[in-house]
Amino acid sequence: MGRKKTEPGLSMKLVGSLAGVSAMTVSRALRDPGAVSDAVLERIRAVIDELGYVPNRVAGSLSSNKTTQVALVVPSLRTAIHAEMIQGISDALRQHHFQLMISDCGNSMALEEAQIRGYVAQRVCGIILHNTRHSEAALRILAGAGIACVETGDLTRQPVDSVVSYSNAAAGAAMAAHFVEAGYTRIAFASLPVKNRERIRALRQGFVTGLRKAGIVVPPALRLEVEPGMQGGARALSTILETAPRTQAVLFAGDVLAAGAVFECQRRGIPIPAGIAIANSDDGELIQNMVPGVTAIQYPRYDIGVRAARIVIERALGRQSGPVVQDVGFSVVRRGST
Amino acid sequence: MGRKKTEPGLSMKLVGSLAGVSAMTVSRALRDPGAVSDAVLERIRAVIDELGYVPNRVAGSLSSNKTTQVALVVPSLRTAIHAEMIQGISDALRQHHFQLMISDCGNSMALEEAQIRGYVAQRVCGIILHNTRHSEAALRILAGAGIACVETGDLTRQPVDSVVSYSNAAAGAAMAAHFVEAGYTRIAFASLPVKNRERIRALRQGFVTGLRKAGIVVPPALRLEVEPGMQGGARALSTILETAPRTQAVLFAGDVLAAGAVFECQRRGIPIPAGIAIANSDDGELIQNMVPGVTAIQYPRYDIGVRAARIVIERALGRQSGPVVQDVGFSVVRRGST
DNA sequence: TTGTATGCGTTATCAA
DNA sequence: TTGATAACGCATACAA
Repeated sequence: MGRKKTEPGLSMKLVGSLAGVSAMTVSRALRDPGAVSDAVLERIRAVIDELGYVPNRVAGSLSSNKTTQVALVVPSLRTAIHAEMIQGISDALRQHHFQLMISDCGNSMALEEAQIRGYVAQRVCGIILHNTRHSEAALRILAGAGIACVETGDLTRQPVDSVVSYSNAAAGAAMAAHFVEAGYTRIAFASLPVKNRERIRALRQGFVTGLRKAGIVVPPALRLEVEPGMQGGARALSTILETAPRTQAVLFAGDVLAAGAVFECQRRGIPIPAGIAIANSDDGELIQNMVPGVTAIQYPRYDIGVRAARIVIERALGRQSGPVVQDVGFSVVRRGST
Repeated sequence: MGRKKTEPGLSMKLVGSLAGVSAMTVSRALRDPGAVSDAVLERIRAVIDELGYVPNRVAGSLSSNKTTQVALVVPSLRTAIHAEMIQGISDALRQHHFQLMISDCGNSMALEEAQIRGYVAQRVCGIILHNTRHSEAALRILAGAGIACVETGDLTRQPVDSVVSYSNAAAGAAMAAHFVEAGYTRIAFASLPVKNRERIRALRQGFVTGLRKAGIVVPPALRLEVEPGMQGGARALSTILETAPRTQAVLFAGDVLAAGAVFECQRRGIPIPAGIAIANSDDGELIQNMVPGVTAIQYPRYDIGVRAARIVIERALGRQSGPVVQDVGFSVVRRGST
């Protein structure tokens, strides 16, 4: 019966015994140094330093029923737009000594569910999800976990809990308004396949609807769906030039596609915007610096990360209880490409 | 004495009592379903499903003294080259149901040390570090933790434990050989400030030394250090054109700088490579697709991530004990820019 | 195949 | 300011 005694490893008990105090006092010394007398504190610190003792937070978490780990699930770890948000989350978490767990799930609800299950098992104190569609099981797990959950990908009307985002549909409409104002009438849209990509669908919907209100129709043949990567953007441009050579302007959903299209124009010697105007759904360093600079929608990605992290932290610290909805907005930045 | 009884929360004990078995049997059912009779297994699963029970891995980790969390510390979360490696790590970890914790530390050893301390407190089963210089305290903590540590940024000669990388110095030398072969003699190098950036220093050293062996000197004034971002690359190019207009070729350390330089050439109407040749230390989607394509050194970033993760996993699973050193190599990919 | 006893290292609570 | 005690929820070791 019982358990074989393995080598005990360092513990507060050991530190305490070497410092002439109880384990409890060591615990206090580490979490609230002010609650311990200076002499004792110094002895404890000396022992810890001598031993190279690092407290076991697994045990601490079990005992206190609290953790400082926050989980993030993004569609992809490779994407620059997520990198901005991740940096924001990471920076905000670090300030409060919280830690970040991260994974990607593409557009798969099943994969997202598996990740969520793993994080809840790990008893993270909060979860940030970029996608806004979730499996029934995932929703049940999240509801049962009783932790903060922040969605960041779209200003969804039925949040799991909290949301920090912007309206993709409104962004599409804003870009439509820009195209109208610029006087374009023969317009195309290019993106990855919209199936299982709610955000892109919303963006396209907002764009197409906005144009229609101005009397401009984007025919289905000019709502292109291409493969990922810069070659996808190049292909979209080629297709447009071949099937509808009089097209004046294209909105791309994603900097990789837009960049691919701009490079294709350079290869073909087509001037931008005189030959064709190009805009992108997402601003970023590349988009800004290309020649010409590409008109794009600017979202405060870093700020979204910071805000999402703060919501989780506040909740974990017990300072805030209810769901929060924050619309961070966006702006259309016009550059030389339109 | 004792602790007030809070609401107990779900546990294996509860699940077991509802299924008519002991907590231990529930534990077995979850970790090794084959060790439990079918009837019992089914009852347990039904109860778990009914309750929405998610096992508490914090408790499990404390009891077994094992975790499935792996930590990664990179200089920056924003960089595309790290994104590739991160994706590789993430994919490899997921296969074995390990989880990834991540943070960035810039080039600060102090910050890295703080991160390491936090991860060891969390009892991660392995740590992957991109930087190869560490504080004394960090080294002590790592030594005491008794877990795998894999460095990925350079093929350092004094690894903490394991290494999966390539030689930055050799890469620089290879690019020097390419420049020599291409017939360039008036050559420049541009990077971020090398202070506290060992990898860049090694690359430059390899490059400059390689050229010198061919009788080509890169004067100090043409070893530029610029600010981060594409504007840094643009500035480097401008400076070179103004101070040494006869320069034939430049090696940039980093795709952002190289891209900035290419864009600057486009703005100025300088043809590449006829006006000036440009190469980059890092291959990537942008570098490949620019017009013209940029000659670059290709490292198997994704593969580095996969290998590093596997080393950690093998060690955590007890299948492998000793340090591993893997030189993944690199290759120079020549494109239109040189 | 299943159960019992015990301990993992910490923290909450109360007593001194 | 410090200590004693009892949990936290699970897995190890052994017994049945």
